[in-house]
Amino acid sequence: MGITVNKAAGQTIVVEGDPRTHVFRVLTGALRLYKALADGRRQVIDFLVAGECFGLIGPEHYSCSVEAIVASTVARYPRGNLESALRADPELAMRLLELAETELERAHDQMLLLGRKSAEEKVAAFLTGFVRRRGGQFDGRVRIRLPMSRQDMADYLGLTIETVSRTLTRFRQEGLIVLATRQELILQRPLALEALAEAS
Amino acid sequence: MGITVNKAAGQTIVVEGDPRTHVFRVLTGALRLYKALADGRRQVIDFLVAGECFGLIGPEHYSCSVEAIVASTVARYPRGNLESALRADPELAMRLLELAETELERAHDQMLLLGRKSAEEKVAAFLTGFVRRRGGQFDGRVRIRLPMSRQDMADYLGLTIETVSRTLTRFRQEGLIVLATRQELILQRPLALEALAEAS
DNA sequence: CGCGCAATTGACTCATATCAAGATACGTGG
DNA sequence: CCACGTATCTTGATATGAGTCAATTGCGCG
Repeated sequence: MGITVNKAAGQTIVVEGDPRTHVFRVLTGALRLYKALADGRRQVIDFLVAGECFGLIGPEHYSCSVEAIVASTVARYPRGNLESALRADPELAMRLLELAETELERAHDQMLLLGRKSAEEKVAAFLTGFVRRRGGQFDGRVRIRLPMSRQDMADYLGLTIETVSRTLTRFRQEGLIVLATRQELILQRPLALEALAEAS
Repeated sequence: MGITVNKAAGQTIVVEGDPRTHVFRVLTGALRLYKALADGRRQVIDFLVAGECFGLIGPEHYSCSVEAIVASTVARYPRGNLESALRADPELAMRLLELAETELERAHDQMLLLGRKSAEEKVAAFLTGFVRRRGGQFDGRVRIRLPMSRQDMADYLGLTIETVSRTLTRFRQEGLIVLATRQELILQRPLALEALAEAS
């Protein structure tokens, strides 16, 4: 069985390039997966919250670094267990393949966002996508708690922290959102926001 | 068995959102996979040349449109055949899973490129990546034939056609490349170009 | 050989980045 | 529980890389 690990905010779980020895599942908290360039530029590939996994698929070495963005608990399983379970149970391989499909499609959507969308569209897509992905309600107002910092959001969207902040301010001025605290906000008109995201 | 189809340059093979009925393999020529927004903005997700496939993995509907970029022949297989072969042969599922891993990693690399690299880094990465991926030599000069237009390159890199053109001109002025024709060019110092790409 | 489309080049604009202060929330210790 | 200090976020002023608009060039096809 797996070992449960506690990680404080900012702590590293895996480093890009490490041998892919384990599979992880988030029990509580939230993580960021990212790739970095030598000069410090970062691209956040994904955020993971409770219930989500990483390390399930991929090459011999982790292709992203993973860090906790708030205090988190993570379950860790040796990768070998998965490999043997895979061989024993073809149905499991199919399930994993479907998971890979979902991830690949999300990656492609994000490529469209990064390559072709404006700052406003990016931020709108992020806010609505964060809710949609976790199956949140979309009629009426939606209250969300963003576990990540503005810097994380910026690195996810290919923007600067200032542009994210300015865009949120504009959304607030337009009555699209309310900033309850730094991290908590209310989507006043989620469908209007979603339209702004230019969902393809 | 599969049916072989001929496609002229510019012809469509599948449209994003169509039911994923078939698996395709490129026999000759080259294809582009892309996603588009309602207003016409495009993000090219990948280019495929002879021997490469698409439709192998993914959800119930194609997540990209596919078009021939030059006259091409494509083999088409009903998707059902793959599904049943998959069920019969667990080893095949593993192979497919590895394929998905490779694609996912490429998508993540491209996210870093789209979100965080400069125009110069993007074009350099494209040129060297095109050769590396197809296992080309990298010592001395490398002659390559790019099947796609500048517009396709731009839509792959999240740039405009003008920026791609200007960047190639700069590389030429710096002696990094020679433009033999529109489509054929020689990387004079592939390793210098690769350094420019800030390969993480 | 000339026509037409793709690519290049040039002038200028603009969205977003950068640099630089402030403001505000949050944790800490008194 | 409140005040303080600090990191994070917001806001403002300015810079700049890439986009846009507009010719011009030149390759490749008929």
